[in-house]
Amino acid sequence: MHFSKTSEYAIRVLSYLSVHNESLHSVNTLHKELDFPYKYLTKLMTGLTKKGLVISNRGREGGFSLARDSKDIYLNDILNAVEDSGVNEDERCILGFDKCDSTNPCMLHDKWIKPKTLIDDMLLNTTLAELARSNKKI
Amino acid sequence: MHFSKTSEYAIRVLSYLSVHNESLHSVNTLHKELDFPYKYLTKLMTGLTKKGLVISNRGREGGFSLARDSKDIYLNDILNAVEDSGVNEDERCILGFDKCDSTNPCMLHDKWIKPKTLIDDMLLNTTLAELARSNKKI
DNA sequence: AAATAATACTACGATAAAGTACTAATTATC
DNA sequence: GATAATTAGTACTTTATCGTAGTATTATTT
Repeated sequence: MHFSKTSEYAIRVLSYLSVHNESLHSVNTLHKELDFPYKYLTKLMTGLTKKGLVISNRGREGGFSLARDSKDIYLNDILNAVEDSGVNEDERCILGFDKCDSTNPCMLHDKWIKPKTLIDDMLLNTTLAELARSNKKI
Repeated sequence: MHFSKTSEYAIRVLSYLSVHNESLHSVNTLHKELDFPYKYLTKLMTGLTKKGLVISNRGREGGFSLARDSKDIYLNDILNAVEDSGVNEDERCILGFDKCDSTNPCMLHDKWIKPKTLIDDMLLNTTLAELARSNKKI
């Protein structure tokens, strides 16, 4: 049970931005600091820009910064931005049981699918600010 | 946040075996009942056999059955068998923070990495028996 | 012994995720 | 205005996951 590589990159790069929010950071800087593949990071950052999580400043001396306060960015926002693996909107059964719904839930239904429980609770309630604060050494 | 297709197949086929444990079940039967790709299911079943979760009986009238009581098969066993995404033994940080360990945990460390909490708790403590019991309509 | 029904093995194909290469567009600095 | 440093866009390559095909092996039934 783990995040995809892309999700991990996104979470960590945004964490970095949140604890270094005094200035802009270019892909080059982020690449050197975080050691993610340069080109892949470029793609990721433009993606995060389109999704509205970061703001890009083009041209020389340009770079990226968080689009809003890290207290207002939730883990779930990040996962939704980079892939469709955030909190499940359609409540499809995580085990794939066709017959699993709220009236006839499988065992994991309540724990995994419905918001405000376990993972979803964490995804929905954990902010980037908390995440970043918890590991200063990035 | 979801299981891989293969994990889902494994969980569901083992659930099926646990609630129909009076006899052997061939890949053909399992394929018809569960509608998973026949050849892929074959490969999966021989894999589960090698990992010791099921017992295979070759030859005509052969098939598969659970290797042990479903009360002794945990979700984590299944995930470990089909991919390396069960509870993380080496405690690698789920966010990828190099510096995250028990003395300097990232925010998710306790919730995700250390056993007996949230997901890991569920994976380690949810048995196939409970899983299967919760959805009889498979 | 032959036929049949099953698992086991090996190799290949299709698709998605991860990563690379190249070029265009933008903007601050000189 | 030229240059340099940056983001943006497009296409390609690589790797892993998912799925298929064909054949060999095993064991039961007749």
